[in-house]
Amino acid sequence: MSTPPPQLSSTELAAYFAFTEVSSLLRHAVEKQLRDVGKLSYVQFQLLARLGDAPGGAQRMTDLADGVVYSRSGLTYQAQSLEERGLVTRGPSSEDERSTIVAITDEGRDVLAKVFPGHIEAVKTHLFESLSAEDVEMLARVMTQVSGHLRAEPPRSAASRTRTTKPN
Amino acid sequence: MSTPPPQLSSTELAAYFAFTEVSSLLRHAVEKQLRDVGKLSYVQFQLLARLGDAPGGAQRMTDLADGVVYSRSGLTYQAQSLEERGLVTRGPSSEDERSTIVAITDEGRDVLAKVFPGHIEAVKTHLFESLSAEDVEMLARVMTQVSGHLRAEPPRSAASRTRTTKPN
DNA sequence: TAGCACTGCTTCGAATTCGAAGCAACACCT
DNA sequence: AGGTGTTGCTTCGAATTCGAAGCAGTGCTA
Repeated sequence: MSTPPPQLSSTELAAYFAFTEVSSLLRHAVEKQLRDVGKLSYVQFQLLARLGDAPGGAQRMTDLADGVVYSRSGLTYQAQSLEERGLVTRGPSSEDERSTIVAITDEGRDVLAKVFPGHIEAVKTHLFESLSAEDVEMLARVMTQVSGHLRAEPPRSAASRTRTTKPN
Repeated sequence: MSTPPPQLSSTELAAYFAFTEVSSLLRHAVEKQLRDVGKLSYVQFQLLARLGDAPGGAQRMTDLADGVVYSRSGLTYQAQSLEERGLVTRGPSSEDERSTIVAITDEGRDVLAKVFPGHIEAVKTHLFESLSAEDVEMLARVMTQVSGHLRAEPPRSAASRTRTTKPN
């Protein structure tokens, strides 16, 4: 009686498998394009894109990490890498001395602009090409729904820290 | 006039973003479950699951790699790891001396069985919980469609090998 | 205002990942 | 049979990724 045997319907199974497969294939395709055109990893591109959209072109590390679903340590690594390439700057926040504010540079925007068309193209080709307008709409609706559901409950990417001090 | 500026409609954009976000979040959730319960990485689980489904519980390395959308070298690594744990065996094919046949062991099936319920549970919770039956059906249809489209044209994961011999 | 828990980020070490290059077996063509 | 290209896998080195642990700044409470 430990775990009531959960089940997926055959439709759910099909949806799940196809979903993971598409996401893998799409990701690989996009990664290749980004690497070839702008020497960017997928994560780096996501970071730049988010910063490009953000007001003032700047965001806190944590918000970035949450935004792209990424570990903080991994973000530190990539942000350093981007900083070395001059695509972003990092500095302390004036409001909170702990926070690091990452901001996209003009050079960063240039790279983003260089990579963007091919990125869009890749997404169009690999994800949308075979879909009707209704399909796309449906997909948007469903994915947004799930995404909202996921963002709602689970503890953030940082999760509950493993009780730093005394477990008492 | 180099690249005709491609565009994504706002719906497409929304679909794309939500799609990648869901896929990331789902993946993280599933990975955590697999790690906690069976000390398996996502890839390892996929491999075991595929082998479990395959006739005779065995498959060629390449077919496995293609099946899970994974690099061959990465597969070698994980297959070794699984072999060391006794969850799979590896041996040469009788038909083609080059091929390595990976087969799941009883122990491998045990681990699979131990992990499976939680896995299903995680997928249900994170992907399907907030969706209606129609949504799921739609998702299955659309994803299958895209997956078919993707599998159709692009060169396999091995891609065209970078012209091994003389480039002349 | 001192104490204490929490938050934000980085450092560290280990594990994973990939592509390029290399090795061996196969297939085809003459 | 010999030559040439292809396929299947592994090894190698470099890059990326994560979680745990550590450091510093904040905020709350007495």
